[in-house]
Amino acid sequence: MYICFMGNQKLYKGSLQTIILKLLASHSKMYGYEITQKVKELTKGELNITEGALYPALHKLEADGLLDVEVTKVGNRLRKYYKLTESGTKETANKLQEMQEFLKTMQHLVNPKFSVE
Amino acid sequence: MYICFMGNQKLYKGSLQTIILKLLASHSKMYGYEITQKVKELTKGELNITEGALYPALHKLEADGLLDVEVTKVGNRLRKYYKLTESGTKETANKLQEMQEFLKTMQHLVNPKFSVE
DNA sequence: ATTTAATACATAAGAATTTTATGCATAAAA
DNA sequence: TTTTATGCATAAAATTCTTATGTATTAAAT
Repeated sequence: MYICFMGNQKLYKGSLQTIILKLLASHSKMYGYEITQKVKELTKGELNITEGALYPALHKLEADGLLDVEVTKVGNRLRKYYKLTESGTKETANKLQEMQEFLKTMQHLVNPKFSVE
Repeated sequence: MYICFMGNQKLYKGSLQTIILKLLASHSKMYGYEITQKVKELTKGELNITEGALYPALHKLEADGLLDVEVTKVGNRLRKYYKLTESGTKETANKLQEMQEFLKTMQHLVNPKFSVE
């Protein structure tokens, strides 16, 4: 491990919450480590969610009442399964809509096909 | 003025530099206020670049050698025209590519058509 | 058998970028 | 003549992330 150059993270600040919420909308329950692996898998390694970003984000979403947590033990190891609350499900819809508007807007701004006149 | 609720800004942190660089790639030279207006116009009011974000960003891009500045006077008012340096042009290409990869990745993650399995 | 890698959580310092709130000043419009 | 638009700027605070640690269990590799 020792040294680890990630190159570019390519994760724009503010998008992590949305990613977590979306995953939990599709999977009903997931634990932290599982989320990092799933994102890595789905993006073919393009997006690497670091633990230093993930765990505080999960704690915040829980504190904001968007996630419920359920601690389990697998063998001798802890797992904290998170799932959307009712309010979390609503907020997920909002965040997804916001994200899609942003994506459309940015697509329009940066797409080389349209030289911004 | 006094109070101003913007609702949602929808600007993900890290994207402002790319927006500025892209605009300057299409317009050869622009001044700060012009950039805020152009972004508002192009995005139909969806994106509002605040001055508190814009000016520090311009200063940083200049300090990093990506922008050149040329101060002019129009009537009795200052204008600071910015344009890409050679190194700025290269960096613009990188940032645009990064942004497009991000957009593609996020599109894939949040698109409701694909339930993330 | 033992070291390394993977799994699983956590936090804290620092960096980067933005919001929000000001401030100053000129020109145009109501 | 007051308000709005134009045009720059900075500073405090908030947010969110990176980087660096820390602890501990389990599986895989040497």
